[in-house]
Amino acid sequence: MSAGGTSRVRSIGRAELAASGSLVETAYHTMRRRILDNVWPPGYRALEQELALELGMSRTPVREALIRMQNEGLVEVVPRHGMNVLPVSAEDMRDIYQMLTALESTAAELVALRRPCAAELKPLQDASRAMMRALRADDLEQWAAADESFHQQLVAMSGNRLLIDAVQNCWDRAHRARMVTLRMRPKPTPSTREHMEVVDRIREGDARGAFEAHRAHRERGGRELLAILERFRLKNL
Amino acid sequence: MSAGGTSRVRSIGRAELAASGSLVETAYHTMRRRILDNVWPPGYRALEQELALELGMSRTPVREALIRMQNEGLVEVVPRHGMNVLPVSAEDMRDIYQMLTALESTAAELVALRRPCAAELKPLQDASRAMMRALRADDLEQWAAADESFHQQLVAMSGNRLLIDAVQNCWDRAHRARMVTLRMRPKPTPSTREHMEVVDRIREGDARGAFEAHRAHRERGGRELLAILERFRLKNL
DNA sequence: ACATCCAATAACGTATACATTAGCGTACGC
DNA sequence: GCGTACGCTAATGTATACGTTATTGGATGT
Repeated sequence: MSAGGTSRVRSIGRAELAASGSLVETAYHTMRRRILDNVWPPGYRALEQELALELGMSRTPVREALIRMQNEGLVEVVPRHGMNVLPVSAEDMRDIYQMLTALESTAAELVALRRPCAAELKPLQDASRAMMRALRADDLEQWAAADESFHQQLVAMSGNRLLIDAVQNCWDRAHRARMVTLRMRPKPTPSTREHMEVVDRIREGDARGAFEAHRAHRERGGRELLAILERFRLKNL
Repeated sequence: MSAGGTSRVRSIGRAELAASGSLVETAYHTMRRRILDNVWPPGYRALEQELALELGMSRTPVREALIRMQNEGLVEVVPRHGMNVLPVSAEDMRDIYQMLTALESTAAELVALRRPCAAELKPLQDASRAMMRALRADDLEQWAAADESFHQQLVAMSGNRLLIDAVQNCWDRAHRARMVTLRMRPKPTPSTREHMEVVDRIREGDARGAFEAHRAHRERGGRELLAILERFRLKNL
């Protein structure tokens, strides 16, 4: 019998199926999104069979997707207790921000060395402007999206696939914590200015400057976030 | 029937089996080692069934191990052509060294901030001394092992699990290229001195100095390696 | 009432079955 | 001789089967 099965429960939308022909991909994308969007919050547990049933497939593709998600640090798979959505502790966030600081500033440096033309820098400036607009409109979600867009663009321009993937993984792990703390921090005014500063250094081809500027930006952001986690006693997110 | 199967071919030693109770782990460790040791050189291809037969297990654990190795960039799995041991191009090496530079210098910085006592620094000094000894004895394999040991220790002391894993993956990818080029480069005399320098900065608690020293060390190493790849036209390793 | 031991159960790890489909060889037409 | 279409084979993706074993609940003894 095909993927339809005998009397399969189709409890997910068709949209996810379109993503790729493979059930493993479907399972991976669906589960990853549920975790990032906090639909399956930290500590959420489910057995392979339950997941298979919910996703409308057999255990096999679910297992293979879980292996990937475990490698990425999103879940833990404990033999007789199913998967477990991993909480992110303050220490984890420290580690994540150390990685992001190291990798993203290197990305900024690499982009500066490449001396991109004005057209190439446009997406970065657009993202910065979107941040300012969102800030004026007091739309923090919008601001976070634009911020994320800026960082993604910057890293993508580094041309280092390894680095791009590693940073993406860090963002994934940190996503929930960023969202939760969004309303707890002071207005993120400095961020926009710091982004601009990084773009300026890149435009000037000042690799070291871009590196240092972005490093400072990330270090400040990390300190700020950790301070909030401590102040609000947020041990796990 | 148990893992023994009906008339299974036991073509691997028993040693690999001891590693862990799980066949997936066995498959992973065995295949990873074969790739790192160039027993399965870049471009080596094999079908899931062939691998299963050779490892004395069914396709299932082999597939699960392959997923992990694909995530780690060691192999590629092409639907009808089995797995393919990925070659590492000069561009890949550039990317890898950029990552290593960013992450290891951060590790050096973190270790310095931690202000380790003399006893904690001993392993690093031992590794450095082992490098000097190997160099005097003209034993490059020994030197490479000691060098690797130094870097591993340093990174391990950072206390950042994420960073440790990412660096380990970079080393895995670069391993073959390092081994092949070992005899092509000038005597790696500066490396030892540079390592000592990093240890000195760490002992002084000079985080920035340790960071910069290690960064310079890695940048030089990367430049040197890339130059060799170019000089000898080593497109793929 | 509490700790301990045992049996039933259920979840997993692994093996196997099976339908699908890409790739390849062959036969045919030009 | 060369290009194209067709059918076969084989490798995969997924489903299912099955033995092993941790866990859990209860029974038993103190």
